Amino acid sequence: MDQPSPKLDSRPLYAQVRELLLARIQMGDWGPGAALPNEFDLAREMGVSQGTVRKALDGLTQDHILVRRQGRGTFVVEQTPANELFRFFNLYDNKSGAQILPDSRDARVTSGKARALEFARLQLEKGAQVVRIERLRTHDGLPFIAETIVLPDLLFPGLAAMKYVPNTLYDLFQKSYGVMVARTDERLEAVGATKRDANALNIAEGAPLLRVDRVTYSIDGRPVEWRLSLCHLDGAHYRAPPG
Amino acid sequence: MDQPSPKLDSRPLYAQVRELLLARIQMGDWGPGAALPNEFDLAREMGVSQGTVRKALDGLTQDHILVRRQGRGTFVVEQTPANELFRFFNLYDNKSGAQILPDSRDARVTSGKARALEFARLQLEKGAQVVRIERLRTHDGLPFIAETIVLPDLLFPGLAAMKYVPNTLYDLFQKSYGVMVARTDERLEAVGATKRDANALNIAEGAPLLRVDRVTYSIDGRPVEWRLSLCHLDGAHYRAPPG
DNA sequence: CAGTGGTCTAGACCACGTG
DNA sequence: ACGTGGTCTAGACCACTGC
Repeated sequence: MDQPSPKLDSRPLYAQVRELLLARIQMGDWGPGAALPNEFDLAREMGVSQGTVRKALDGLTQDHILVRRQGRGTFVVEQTPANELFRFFNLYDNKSGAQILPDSRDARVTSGKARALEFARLQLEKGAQVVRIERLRTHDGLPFIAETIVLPDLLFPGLAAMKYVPNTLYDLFQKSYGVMVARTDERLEAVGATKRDANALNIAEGAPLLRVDRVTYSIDGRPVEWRLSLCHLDGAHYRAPPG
Repeated sequence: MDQPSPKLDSRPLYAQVRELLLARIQMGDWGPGAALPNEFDLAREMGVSQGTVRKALDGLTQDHILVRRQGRGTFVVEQTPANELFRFFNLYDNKSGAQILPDSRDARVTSGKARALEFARLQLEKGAQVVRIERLRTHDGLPFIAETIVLPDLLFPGLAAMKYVPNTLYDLFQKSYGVMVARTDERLEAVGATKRDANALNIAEGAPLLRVDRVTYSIDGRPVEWRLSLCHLDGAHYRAPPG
């Protein structure tokens, strides 16, 4: 009679609280930038102590899902171009050390059935529909990155018909599609420019390029984007985030 | 009369406890792998509550300075080739996804006055003495990385005279020199192989290489190593740690 | 079994931001 | 002045480890 749930959940209470909160965020109970109830109200509502709620909130904060501000409250992280740059863009100027945010130019949006590498990276059914964005990114007016972005059509309906692609995408994902980005998995290699790359970036064929192969995952763990960037790092470098 | 210290420290108690513990670790009170006293003893000894000690210990655990094992105790992290690989070696096989630990071959150890880039990276006085290690690293018997390591002579006396350089260095730093590695700062670029690189790695001149420029810092924040790796990633990739 | 870290609670007080 | 998160305490009980 005392068992609150048919399935005995042996995980720590704070982990269960965390999951409950995460589910409510995904369901849109609290939108981007919204304030959550304070710790005591959440604790009372869930029948646990305030310290347990705090531990759950701290965990979600560490995973960049919430932000806490002393004296103000706890808020759902709002994706903006600024913090998107800060978290997901690891290119820096060699001299100044400043982070680089390239411009976007000549974006081409197409769609079609997922090819082998695409459905592997995005964990899709074979032949699922995807949207592809190809664009050139510039820095100080010079060609900098040739970028290909692949998205599952199911998650982003109507995106294929967009006329203009914004420079930063994750704020669009969150606000227009309710997809909240949590983490990325980046794999780097050095490659020589193919004839096609050389043309796009206005460099010599065979010139060394940094190839960044990135899969982005949402807070529920599903892959939501595959991005291939060929970077002509002239006076810039990629800085690995601290482990 | 009630003020325990002449200088009023306004930081949180747990931060002060953390600093005290860190100082004792650096002084060698507890060596690599040694167990700390339990939480209650530490709390009594420092005149704070057990929860406060716990918060300090948790912080040091997150920074990989301590490890906690339920039922056993809290221990100073012991650097071993295995966990050194796990934390600081970000090269993976494309097919298997397994982490790669290359061999070390033909190490040449020299010493001399620090050059411009060296004392900049290691924050040394102009003209300070450094030890340089140059070696070729192989994977599956094939040339893989041409590596140059530069160390401040002051921190590692006698290292310049070593006949054999072990494959992994950080365990040596900790056990023989009391230098505990805390974090790295890695900058990546794609470059074309120079004639010299091509020779060392047995590849064509101009072939694309991943250049990893890494500075390693000890737990007291001082730079202790500068490492330049030119990687011929044949069927492998660099995987960025999660931000 | 004894000893350790891990979880959970309840309550007090502090520091910060806003009105 | 008020409400928020941040710190700190004291104590109970659980889960794991090793003897």
